[in-house]
Amino acid sequence: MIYDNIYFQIELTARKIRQYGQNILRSHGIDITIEQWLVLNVINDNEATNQIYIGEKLVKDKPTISRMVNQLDKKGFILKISSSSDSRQVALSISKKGKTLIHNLQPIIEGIRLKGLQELSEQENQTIKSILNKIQKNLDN
Amino acid sequence: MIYDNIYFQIELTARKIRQYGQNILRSHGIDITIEQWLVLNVINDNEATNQIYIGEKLVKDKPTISRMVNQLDKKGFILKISSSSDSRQVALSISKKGKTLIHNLQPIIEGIRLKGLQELSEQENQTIKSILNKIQKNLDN
DNA sequence: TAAAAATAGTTAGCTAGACAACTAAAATTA
DNA sequence: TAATTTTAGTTGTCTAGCTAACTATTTTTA
Repeated sequence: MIYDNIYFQIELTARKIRQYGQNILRSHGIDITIEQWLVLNVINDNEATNQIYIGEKLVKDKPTISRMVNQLDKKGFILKISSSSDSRQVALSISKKGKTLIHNLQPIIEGIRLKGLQELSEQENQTIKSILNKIQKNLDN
Repeated sequence: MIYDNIYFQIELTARKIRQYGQNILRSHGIDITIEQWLVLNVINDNEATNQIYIGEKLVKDKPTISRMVNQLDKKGFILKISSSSDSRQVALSISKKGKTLIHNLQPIIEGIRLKGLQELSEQENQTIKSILNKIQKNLDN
């Protein structure tokens, strides 16, 4: 049966995480998607980074990053500045509005994380990471 | 860091599974998506089922199922017959072409499954299922 | 240095997931 | 039985993921 399949359960869990997180953000009236938050987070950790770097970190392709970056820009959370050394590149940084958002999001994101991972022992925590990693490596080659 | 986060790893693993599977199907010249295959599979296991049932099994909403069913119909893999007892419902079944596809897909799908799960012990198999289940339950209420 | 190849990012077109709003039929209930 | 509510499915709109094809720079190499 499909629903007993590990693949199915992984995909379903991923979807439920996104749904739960998105609902929490919406309930706080925060105008950002979970995926956009991930992008914002990478920029916050690496000021003046570019889209290629974000794609590498999040393992997403160029068009996906391009569109999410544009959304964040349109919403005023980031600044796009054309790189002076390489005009193909755009240096991304967090705007003041973005800084405020990130600050306000901190406890909310942590709450989302804790909600799903409650009652997970450190042992289980390590185990699932290592198993997921094994599956990813199996599929890589 | 994001990429050390369990949520991120679950989502990433789900994406890699889909990508790997889709590539294999494409390399066999099979015109179906992984998601469409899941729908086909549910119909195959439950002849004359309806879209609501499929949605329950796959935990997807009505519009998503509706569109995937239409794709499968357009491709000729299933038959949609309006239910005589309840004209709101559409009874779905596998066409001859669909039966052939399912037959041909069997070993390919199994190969995809084994590829990712190779080197996973029965113990790990059980463990990851139970942890994923725990996370899902945590998010449910 | 001129031509070719690589790189950063965008645009277009498709499927899927999510939500809201809708149609039409069936079941409830007043 | 007439009015209300529920149910099955569809349509529209948005975001995201993926592929392919594109522009415009920058780097390589012949």
